[in-house]
Amino acid sequence: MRTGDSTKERILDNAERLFAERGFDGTSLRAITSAAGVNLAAVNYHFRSKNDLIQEVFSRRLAPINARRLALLDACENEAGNGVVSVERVVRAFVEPLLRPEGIAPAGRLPLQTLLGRMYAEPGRNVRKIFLGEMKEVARRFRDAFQRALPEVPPNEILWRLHFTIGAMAHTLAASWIIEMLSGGLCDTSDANGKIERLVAFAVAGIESPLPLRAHGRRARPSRPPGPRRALAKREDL
Amino acid sequence: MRTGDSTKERILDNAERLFAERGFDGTSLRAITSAAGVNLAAVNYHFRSKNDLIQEVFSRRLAPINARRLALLDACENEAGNGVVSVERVVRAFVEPLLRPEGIAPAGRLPLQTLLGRMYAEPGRNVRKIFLGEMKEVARRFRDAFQRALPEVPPNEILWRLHFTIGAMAHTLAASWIIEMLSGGLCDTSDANGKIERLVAFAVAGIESPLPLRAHGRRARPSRPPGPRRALAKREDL
DNA sequence: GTATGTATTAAACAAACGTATGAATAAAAC
DNA sequence: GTTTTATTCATACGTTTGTTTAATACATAC
Repeated sequence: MRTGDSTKERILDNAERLFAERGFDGTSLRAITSAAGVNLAAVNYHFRSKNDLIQEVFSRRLAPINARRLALLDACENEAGNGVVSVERVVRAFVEPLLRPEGIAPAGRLPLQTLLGRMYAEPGRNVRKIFLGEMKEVARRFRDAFQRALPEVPPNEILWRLHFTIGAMAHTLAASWIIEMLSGGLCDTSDANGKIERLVAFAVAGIESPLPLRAHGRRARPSRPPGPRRALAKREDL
Repeated sequence: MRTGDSTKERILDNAERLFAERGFDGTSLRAITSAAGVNLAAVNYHFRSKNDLIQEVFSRRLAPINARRLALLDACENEAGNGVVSVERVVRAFVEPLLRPEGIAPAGRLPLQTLLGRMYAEPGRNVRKIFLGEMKEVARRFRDAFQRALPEVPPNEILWRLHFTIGAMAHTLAASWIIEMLSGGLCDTSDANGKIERLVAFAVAGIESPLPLRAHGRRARPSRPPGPRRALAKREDL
């Protein structure tokens, strides 16, 4: 427990860490306050309830991260002028503030990342309300940016690919223990730059992939010769 | 609550549903038993404890799903003989048993999918132990299959891309509420076939994407002209 | 000094939690 | 039939939960 900060900050820091380790329902207020070295009632004094504490833990980090996302996107678009911003640059603006939150959260092994990655799969109206409030504008801006970069792709397909990208990112944030276990030390999860480069390459390829010929029909022929796809197919629905 | 099945099955069905809706720590045994219409003590009688119930809820579904995954992969490899199985077919064998678990879980809106998708981001030794036990062989088999399809890609990169694919899949399973909210009804999340086709296309493109020229160096030039990638680059590390 | 508003503390609250017990009931074996 | 085994039941146990209360300490203002 750190002792230099205020009571409020000590509660937030330890709540963030413990929520990431044990989940929300798995972390009691007593565990948080004793780890922070403050009195139990301090939580209900500085925050109204446990729900409000959860909300504050999220928005404290999410707000500056989303601000940086939008700032990076703005910079890309201003630099491009009337030209298009590449998919790769849009993906980077979306991914980097989360994968490398310098200046926002303390460095090192970041409980914030585990927590944010887990947020997507967390049940309960509480977390979902927070998410929608903080993410609505970000999602809209990046959807538009991808749409401008890929004008031939229909809007719903853009959203699906953004969805998959968020999934790959969230998984990288929250579940890096899986690849550590399965790879047996072959994959270095502490290398933030390597993670970002790999994730960006994967997501860009997926977002730029050609449209299936019949998105809503029966499944495509299961055996297609491998190799790089050639071009975007024309859509026939919507 | 269904009344036709045995007590054990009624507990498992309702536990699966409630765990998906509220999480493990957020679901009490009393909520499960009252929803199932059985006595509270039935849980500790048929299963040893809540932890064992969680384990049983998972393995009941995960075992046949993984069996089907391996069966599909076996079928692909037998059919191919000495030839290579395409990345797309391997991805399908990995993804389809989860996205369309016909014959394994009851049809309709599947709590199983939400639960399995959330499993990846769930903390606690309990879930992780279950996961590793059930998934170790599956991960090994599919890693080898991808490696055979893409011999130029180094093993750790294969694992990273499998990791991202799992992330996109898990997100599609557990967090479809996000794309429903953000798209405002534009994306049909009830169309299982459409989900599978889009996910497969995205993952195949990501897995087959060219290697970055310097995987461990500083970040690549942020502005690269858009358009489809050309070929796999030669790796220079490992 | 006294007053005033803020922050911390120990203690208690009712409610809900997972688990255990022993009696009652149903089913099966003999 | 009786005995034995498997299952269900109401009930209770000891903890732990989030929240509240009333008292105390500590500032700064007057």
